Amino acid sequence: MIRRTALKPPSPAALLRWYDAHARDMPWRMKGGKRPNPYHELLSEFMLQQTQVATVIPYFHAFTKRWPTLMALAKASLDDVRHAWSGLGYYRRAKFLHQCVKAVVERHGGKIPQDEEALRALPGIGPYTAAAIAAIAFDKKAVVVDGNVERVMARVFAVEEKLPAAKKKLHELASSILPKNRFGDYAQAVMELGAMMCTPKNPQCTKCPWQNNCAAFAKGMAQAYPRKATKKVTPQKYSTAFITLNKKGEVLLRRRDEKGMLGGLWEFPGTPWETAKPSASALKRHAPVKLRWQTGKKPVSHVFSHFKLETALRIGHSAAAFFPDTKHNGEYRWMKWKDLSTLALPTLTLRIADAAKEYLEAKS
DNA sequence: CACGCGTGGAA
DNA sequence: TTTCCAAGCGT
Repeated sequence: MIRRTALKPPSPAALLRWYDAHARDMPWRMKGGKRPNPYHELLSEFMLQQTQVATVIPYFHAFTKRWPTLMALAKASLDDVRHAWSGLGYYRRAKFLHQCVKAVVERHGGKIPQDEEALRALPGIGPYTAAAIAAIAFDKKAVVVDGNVERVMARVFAVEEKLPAAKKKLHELASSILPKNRFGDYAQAVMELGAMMCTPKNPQCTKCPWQNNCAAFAKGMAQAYPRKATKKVTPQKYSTAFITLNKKGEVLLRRRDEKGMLGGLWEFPGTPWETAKPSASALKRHAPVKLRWQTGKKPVSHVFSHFKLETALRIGHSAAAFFPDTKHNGEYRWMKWKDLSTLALPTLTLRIADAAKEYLEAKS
């Protein structure tokens, strides 16, 4: 019979001591129990959804400089907010953020509500973000569970059930070890522990304040948790983009549909993204205008959240100024190369633009 | 509940 | 080079 020493439950106080000594500086974060500007907290939470702290920081500075208050952001145009979000990814968040701050103005007189239920009712705010804002901005008692917290709980309690099925259990475990005060600091402390110590790979268990309370560490198996369902492979897709230049040296762009991927952002016209390379007839069908296209050198490869895309380039000079054929739905516009960055562009469009400019400069 | 939805850093 | 995956949300 294996004799096993019962582990003491993890101590919130011990974690808070570690946090006070080791927490990173973040521009929206206050230390020593002080509460942040609620607008800063809300803005950072939108940006931090599925996005790492280091990636968010420059965007946070840009937003707060341009829109110092929630009211200022609520008065901005959606195009401007999307433009400022360009490159950050998951672009739906920009639209939800804009809708959210406008809803705060309309429903709550411009003051961010403090209770989870009212927060949860706002666009783009789900269970995590509502709990995080309530706890961090207002020091309300809330169970703040993100991917970090799930990983920490799965290890501390050696949860065998696989993600995502284990989510409910992990939430219950997180709620079972809340502190009696400093709810905001504690929420950040568990997440910070997950981000800095209890990492997915090579966790730093020997430096962890909960080392002696961790069932997974006791088994020498920390990295094996959380258990996960196997996930499927990401498909490869292909497309061709048309770089259309007019005599004024402008290039043709079109706006993507509001729904779906990269909604409302600008791209070069091209073929749909499909698992087979576009056929000759597809190229003819989807070219924005009929002219002699030159083939670019190397295709641009890009990885999205759920597939890979390889985009070939066709470059053509349009003899006459023309208005794009109306059979192509959507909004079109001509832009100077140097003005491209004034549009809300996804990274794919920027990379295609770079490849096209390289090609054109090599030819001239 | 499973899926669609970006990007870049780390290993 | 490839793989993993991050302070999730809406449908």
